[in-house]
Amino acid sequence: MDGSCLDLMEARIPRGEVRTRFAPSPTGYMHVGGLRTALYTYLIAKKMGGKFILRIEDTDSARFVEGAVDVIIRTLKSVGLDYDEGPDIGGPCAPYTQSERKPLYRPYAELLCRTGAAYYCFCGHIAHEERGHEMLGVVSAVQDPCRDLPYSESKQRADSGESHVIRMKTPRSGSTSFHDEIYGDITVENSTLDDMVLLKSDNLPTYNFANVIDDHLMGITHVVRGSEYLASAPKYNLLYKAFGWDIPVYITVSPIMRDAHNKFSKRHGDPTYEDLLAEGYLKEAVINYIALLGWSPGGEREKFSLAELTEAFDFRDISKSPAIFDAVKLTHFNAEYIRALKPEEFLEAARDSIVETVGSGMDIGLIAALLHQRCEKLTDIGPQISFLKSLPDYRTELFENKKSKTDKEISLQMLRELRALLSDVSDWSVEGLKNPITGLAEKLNVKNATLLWPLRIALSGLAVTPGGAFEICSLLGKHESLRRIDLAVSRLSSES
RNA sequence: GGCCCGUUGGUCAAGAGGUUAAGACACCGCCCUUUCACGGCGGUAACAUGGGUUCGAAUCCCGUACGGGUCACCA
Repeated sequence: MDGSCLDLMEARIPRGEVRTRFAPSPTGYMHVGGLRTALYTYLIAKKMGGKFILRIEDTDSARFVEGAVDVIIRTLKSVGLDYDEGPDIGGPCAPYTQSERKPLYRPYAELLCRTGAAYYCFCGHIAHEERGHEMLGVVSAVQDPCRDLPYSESKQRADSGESHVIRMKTPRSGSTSFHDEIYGDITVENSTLDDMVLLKSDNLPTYNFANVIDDHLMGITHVVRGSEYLASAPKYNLLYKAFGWDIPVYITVSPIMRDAHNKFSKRHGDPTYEDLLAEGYLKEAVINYIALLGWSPGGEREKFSLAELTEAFDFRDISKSPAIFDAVKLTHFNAEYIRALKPEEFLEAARDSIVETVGSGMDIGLIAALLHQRCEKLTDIGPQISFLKSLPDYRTELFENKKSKTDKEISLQMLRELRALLSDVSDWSVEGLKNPITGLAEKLNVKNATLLWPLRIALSGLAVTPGGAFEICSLLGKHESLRRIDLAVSRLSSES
């Protein structure tokens, strides 16, 4: 092996620098679990003043998805997980996309063949189908016949172009241990480990191999990944040992679940990160929520910005057991984040939805103000205000309300009074409506509610609305308000 | 099936031998209020199980049950 490129890269990485990497394979969308892994990986680096790196693992040529890398890049940037090195910004270890690093891997695999830690295998896929029986519990002593081929012979066959893969020559006896920061020390018998493929017949490395090589070449000090790799970790240690490289700190995170039995996944119909945004969730709320899915700072505090997470994060507080994704709790976080928005920020976030449902003729600022404390998700906006655009059908029973002391008869009376009063009012602002109407209540010697409940129903057809009768009246404008009151009056009087 | 890992209320979780076993979400009740929401106050609800060790165990050990992961030329 020519170690010059390796030495060069290592020389450019400051000694003692903490370096972590998010290494997704480009699937075309961002998994919620993947985003959480990226978040933890980022936090670990930043907490220790280190570098966070993005590396694209696209060694599966059959699974290429157009534009998938852009999705990853865009998502990380939009949520503030800014990486220090990556495919689009470069860095001392460029390139950061494995398919572009293709020529790098073979020499390392061949080195292992030469030293006897790996071997060329010419068996094709057949051996693996037989291997498959092992998992069914059938005793199988399938031993790769290529394992014991003399190096010179197999090297010659490989060089002459015979199709082959390179496999790890896993020891048949003894055991291998590794240490994980979350799961502790884990020891497995080498006899349970298989001879994993390092280099595929298409000359591309497997995930297992590329990962170890790149993590080493990129100077990764802390390897964060999902627990699906826990079982493979001993094999990685064998590789590090074969190369004589330092083993990184392993930080294994448990999966996010959809329920007690299944992982949270797009396949099962669970939302991706993009889906969550489309469902009206704020990215800050999503980040905050998923940070707490499997990690806890220990105190009672739950609300954290990204900067505050960086401060509070300690990977030793990551939990071992899987956590079930709870959209209800996410919604609660989202509601908190929406409420915490400044009025002008909420207006900005809500404007499109408001205009889309009621048009641009109304006081958008007032509508936003009414909605602000009443929205858990941005998608709540439309349904809450569509009554402004068109009066829904309603049953006249809605006029009966014991708290406001109204029934149909009283409501009819009140609405007639209001109709007479309002036709003379010209200031149609909230304040301009308030005085005459409360004045009327005083004059009639009834509670404000006795007047306002029927008015709300007449104007909205709903018992529950954002804002009260004054606001709705003001928003609808004089003409439409009077029209709706007239409609209510005629419906009520035809019933009595 | 082998190997590895996990198990505190419905959910997220604190807890690292001695606690009235936190807190949050959800749910229920009350208050505020022209509705709802917000806000405030209060409530229901948990250490999977059986053995040890110990004066004492949610915390340590072993078994059992249940659950997850893995056993690809996928990552």
